[in-house]
Formats: sequence, C-alpha cells, structure tokens
Amino acid sequence: MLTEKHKELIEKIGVYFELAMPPAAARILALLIVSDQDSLVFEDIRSSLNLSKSATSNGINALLDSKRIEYYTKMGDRKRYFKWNPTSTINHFRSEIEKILGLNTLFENTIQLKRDKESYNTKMLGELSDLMHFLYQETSTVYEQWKENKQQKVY
Amino acid sequence: MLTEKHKELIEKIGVYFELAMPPAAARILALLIVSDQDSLVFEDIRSSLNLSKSATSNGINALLDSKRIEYYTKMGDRKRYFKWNPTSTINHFRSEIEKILGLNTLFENTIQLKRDKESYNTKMLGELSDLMHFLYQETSTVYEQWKENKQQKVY
DNA sequence: CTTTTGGTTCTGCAAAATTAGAACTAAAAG
DNA sequence: CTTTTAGTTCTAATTTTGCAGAACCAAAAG
Repeated sequence: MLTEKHKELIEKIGVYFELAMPPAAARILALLIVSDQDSLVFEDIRSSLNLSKSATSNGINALLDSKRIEYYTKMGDRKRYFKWNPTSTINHFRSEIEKILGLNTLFENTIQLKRDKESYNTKMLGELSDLMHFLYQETSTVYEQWKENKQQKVY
Repeated sequence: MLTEKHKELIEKIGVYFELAMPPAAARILALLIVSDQDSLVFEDIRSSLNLSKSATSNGINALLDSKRIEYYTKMGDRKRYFKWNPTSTINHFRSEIEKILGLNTLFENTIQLKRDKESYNTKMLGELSDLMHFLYQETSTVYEQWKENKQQKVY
C-alpha cells in the first residue's frame, strides 16, 4: 500500500523520468524506486498505479529492454518479481554523455563542409567540439574517481 | 543554397535536437549551425526547409526564447538576421547537469521516507545521490578547467 | 479437459503536439 | 492612400503518442 507521501514522490520523480520515457513507464520506475518492498509483481504494479494490463505490460518490458529494471523468480511460482536496477541509472548517465560524442561527430563533419574555416561559426564549432571531448574525458572517469574517493572515506 | 551534403547533415543534427524540441525548430537550429552564411533571414529559413510561415515563425521564436539563436538588424532594413548562439549550447549542457540536482533532492526525500534504511535499495539511493553530487561538483568546473587548459596550449 | 493465473498482443480511441494555410497587422515604399 | 514586406496569430487538419479494453495464449492447477 502506498501512502500519500509515496504517491506524491512517485509523481514528482515520474515527471523527471517523463523527459526520457512515456508516463506509464516513468511511474513504474518511480514506484519501484520509492516502494518499501524490495520487489513487486505485475499485479502490484498494475493496481498501485491504476494502469491497464497492456500499459503495465508495455511499460515493464520497455524498462526491462533498457535495463532500468530487472526481475527474479521463485521456485514453483510463475510470477516475476520486478525490482529497480540502480546500476543502470549510473550507466544511464554515462550513455547520456556518449550521446554527446555522436553529436560531436556531426559537428566535426560540419566543420569539414564549411567553406570558410576562419568564420566565427566554424571556429566556435571547433571549440565546442573540443569542449565536448574534454567533458567526455573528465566524466568518463568520474565513476572510478568517486569509488576511490569513497573508499578513502570509509577506511 | 544547400547542397545534398548540407541537407543530410541538417537532418542528422536535427534528429539529435528533436530529443529536446519539435522537429521544425530542430531543423532551423541545425540549418543555422550548418549554413555557410553567417546569418539567415526569415524567408531564407522558410524556403530552405520548405516550412510554412507559421511553423517558421513559431520555431524561430521558440529558439529565441530559449536563447539558442539570436538576431541582429541592419539600419534601414526591417528584416532580422538570425544566427546560432554557440554559447547557449555550452550553457545548455550545464543546465542539463543542474536537472540532475533536482532529481537528487527527490531521491533524498525518498530515503527519508524509507522504512528500512538498511535495505539494498535505500543504500543504493544514498550512493547514487552521493555520486550525483560528485558528478555535479566535477562537471560544474569543467568549462573553467577547459578554458585554462586551452590558454596553456596557446601561449 | 476445464479453469485459473500471469501475462502478451491487437485493435481502436482520445488527447496532445505539430504543421499548413489563411487572415491579419504594422511599418515602410511607391 | 495603396501596395509591399516581414512577419504574427488564429483555425483547422494531420500526425503522433499513449492508454484502455478485449481477445488471445501458454503453463499450471483443479
């Protein structure tokens, strides 16, 4: 059962996730993060969020595909127990940054195509591309740095 | 006039921008980035992209509002000369990272609400929140670091 | 072999987003 | 003062999304 506070948080977190996925999937993910139970089955999710079976099924499968949730099973029980995959959220940040590199390639192609290599726009494209590479370098090691940092604090 | 290569790049870059804005606006921004002319007027944009006047007007104004493009004028000429604002793209990255902080606040609220503070999910939420703060710290200075780095290279 | 459980898949609909087209407007030109 | 230019705004059509409901299916239970 969800308290009002839980529901409120699910909606607010859901709104964030809606930037990258449909509303129903966003709510499902938020529910699995906020819930006090460590895992929920199909029907728990459906009834908690008042969704149809199809919306629940499609939402769950999209989240499974993108690895943002996972499930385990119990012997002699056909149900799947869904849970949030916190590691995927970390990886998600990384893949967001990888997207930047894709755009960067297109920017570099654009520079190639520019007639006037000395124009303000062309130069700025070059600088941006440079900055984006720098950002990528810096952030690609953030996770490792953070893990080290943490170890130092603990021990 | 746009060559086939230009058109291809506009479409590809447009697809990236479509993640965050409507198709017409995305194409307009891509056009202003790719174009060999340093600025374009309303009618240039409209005809290059085969857009209606309303789509052109709405797209341009949305981009102006979000500061992703700007315009200048010429004396005795009522037309506006639109150009890409490269700095806004840099700021855009920064505001993306700021969004993370908003989500983080909600994650911290979630931890408060958790019945079992020692559960895997609760602990992972704490770690994620910690990591996101760390990421924010690191990236908030990336631009300054990069500028310094660049200066060292040049002089 | 019939029923129940735990889903998936297939329409179809409703809402939201996006665009085109036409009417409109304000400033400048003729 | 009529026309042209450089757009804006309104309305309506079109497309895209997302969801519900119902039909469907396979495995297990009765």
